[in-house]
Amino acid sequence: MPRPSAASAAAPAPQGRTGRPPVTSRAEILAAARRLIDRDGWEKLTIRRLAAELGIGATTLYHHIRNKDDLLVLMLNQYTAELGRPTLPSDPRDRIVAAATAMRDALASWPWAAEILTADGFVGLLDENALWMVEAIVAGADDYGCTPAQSVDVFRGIWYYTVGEVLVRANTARRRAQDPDRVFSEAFDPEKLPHLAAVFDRWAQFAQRDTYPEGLRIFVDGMLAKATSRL
Amino acid sequence: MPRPSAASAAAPAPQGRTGRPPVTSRAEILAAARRLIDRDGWEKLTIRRLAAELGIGATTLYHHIRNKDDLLVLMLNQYTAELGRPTLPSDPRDRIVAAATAMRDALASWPWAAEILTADGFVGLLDENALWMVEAIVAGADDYGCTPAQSVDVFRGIWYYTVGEVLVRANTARRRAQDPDRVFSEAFDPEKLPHLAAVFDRWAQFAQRDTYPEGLRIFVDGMLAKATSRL
DNA sequence: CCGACTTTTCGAACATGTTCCGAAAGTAGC
DNA sequence: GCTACTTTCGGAACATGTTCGAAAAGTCGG
Repeated sequence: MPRPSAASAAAPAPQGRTGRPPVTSRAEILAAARRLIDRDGWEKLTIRRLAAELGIGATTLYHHIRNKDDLLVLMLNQYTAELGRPTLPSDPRDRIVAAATAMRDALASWPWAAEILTADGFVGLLDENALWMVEAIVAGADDYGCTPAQSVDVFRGIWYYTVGEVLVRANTARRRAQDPDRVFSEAFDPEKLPHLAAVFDRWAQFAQRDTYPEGLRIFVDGMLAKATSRL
Repeated sequence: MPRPSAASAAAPAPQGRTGRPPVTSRAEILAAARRLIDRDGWEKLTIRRLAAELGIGATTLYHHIRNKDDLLVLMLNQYTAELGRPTLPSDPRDRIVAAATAMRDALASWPWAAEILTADGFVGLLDENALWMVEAIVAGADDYGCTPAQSVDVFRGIWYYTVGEVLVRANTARRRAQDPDRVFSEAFDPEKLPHLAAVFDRWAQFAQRDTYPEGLRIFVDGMLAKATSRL
């Protein structure tokens, strides 16, 4: 099990350390992956290419990362660390909204987010550089007067909404890269689906707007109101 | 491009039809896929196994389905057709909630839903047996007094929330099959993440409850209220 | 019966993520 | 120097989804 050892790279034998000396490190892998993505695009980031970039065997990578999802989560953690944390508003409600928006923005600017968002226990793999957003949401709900259970509910609802938005956004973006922008391929039968047929030709236009913040505020307000009214 | 021809299977030459006679059909493929899933579980549904079940070459399948995602969407459409449509409440708000809940339930009882939920333009691939839920939501918003744009917004928000819930649910279920049920693998540093540390040991318990309906109602109420207040 | 045309079938091949397992390359004790 | 022991490396192999191209098996017009 490779501990996050302090050695960055080819320090021959940092201490009384036994075993074959490693030719690479986790930090080097992350750097190479980033290089590869910046140069060729994130679709080109494969295990074998990454190994080639490092000049090592493909399977060697699996001694430093658990699997590809794990690698992407590590990169996301590193990325969020660079983003830094904004100063959050003092009002609990505004703080929740700000943290959730930061969460969305971080994932939205991460085009391959959809790849790992579906990973098992994704939230549990994040480190403190990303978890401050979760903390801020739960803390905000707490400060507003929610019980612990209600605070967790607030986060879960926001999380569902955010995951769905990022995922749909990523996939429609990927589709727009090929087809013209149209969500539905063919028109609807006005007999059976009258309302959908009526908005058919404007759907793409409507769906193009970013309604995440509006929906978020509505959700947060509703959750907080309901939670505290029940006390 | 194989049209949805009426031929179910090995009708030798239904009409003046040219070309090599097909040895299988889309309907047979769907039936075999279902058989395979019922017998061995949905993880075992692979292209090659499916072809073997049908006694045909693996690549032959690609003349009847576009790809595996397409196959799963076809199966979902077939499944929703069997589910039938509930009688919806007359009150617009209740109708929206009922349709969204039906949407969630259909996907939740579909353990491999997460596989295709991330497919490009997923909603655009559904047929009328599934789209009635979308229609009902848009119609409900319309009847409540929303503008077309607002109605689309209502659906989109619900859709994000639903997709996220189904996806997270599916993945935590998959994880629970291996590990004990714990979302976070290790405890939090009480210094940096105090609120998360405080609820750490109760998180799994809280997260186990089904809060989808509650969050949905809050969201729908908020969206409808805000939309009509702006007229 | 024969050649043109059309549609379907399917084996070979490719890239991918990942597991297995033996080899390599060090240190520690003697 | 020699023998453990430990850790890392990496090639072979596997299953997966999918593409390509050539062969097969029909119909149609003569």
